[in-house]
Amino acid sequence: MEGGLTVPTRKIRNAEAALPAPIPRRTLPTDTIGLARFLLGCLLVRRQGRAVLIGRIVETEAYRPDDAASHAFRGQTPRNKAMFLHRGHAYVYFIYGSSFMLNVSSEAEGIGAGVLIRALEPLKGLDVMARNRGLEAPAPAALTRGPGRLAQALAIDRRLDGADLCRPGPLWLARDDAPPPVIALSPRIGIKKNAAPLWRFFIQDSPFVSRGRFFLPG
DNA sequence: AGTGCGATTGACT
DNA sequence: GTCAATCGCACTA
Repeated sequence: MEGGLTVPTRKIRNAEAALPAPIPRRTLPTDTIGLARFLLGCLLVRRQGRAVLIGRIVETEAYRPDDAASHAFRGQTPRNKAMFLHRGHAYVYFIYGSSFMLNVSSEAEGIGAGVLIRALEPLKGLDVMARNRGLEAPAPAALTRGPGRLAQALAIDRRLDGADLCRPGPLWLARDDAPPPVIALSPRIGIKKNAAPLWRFFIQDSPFVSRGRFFLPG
């Protein structure tokens, strides 16, 4: 890994060294709303075999403790147990008989809460993403717009449920060196219980968000 | 053991 | 804009 300069005859061709570093867990906000906002603009790095797929998070939703819309609302079950892990772990579930959803667990160990990743700006490995989605020559936004689509593009399924997103592995979070995004708010999408709070967060001007850019700055 | 229902998507009017 | 597909899971009994 280090010391490459002391071996001038060997080129650094280890792709691993060029990958964005995981975000240390201690630097993640400890509250769910804070994490949902913090994750906007961060990178999601997926290793699929030899391929590396990277997307920039442009849309999130917060599912707080004691939130009637949260899967954790009625306590821990086999399905939602990853929501109760320490912040920065993957909670992946299957819904509507067709789609996987990726969440980042939030809060302290034993507290059930998480942040749903709803859309990415695809940055790297778009060809593999297209293949994963079964599309020929898609517009980039078609790859990762919507929680089910982005999970399919990144080949995310229940095998990644519980994965630590703060360590190198099949999937992790990284920071992006870009100016802080302008964040907008709206109600969360597709829920009936506790639908009023503005707990969906998205990058104001991103064309990669899953739904219209209505609603308040914040 | 049976039932109801989704943190969606893709097809269609 | 509307709507059906589809199935794992939580809940009731």
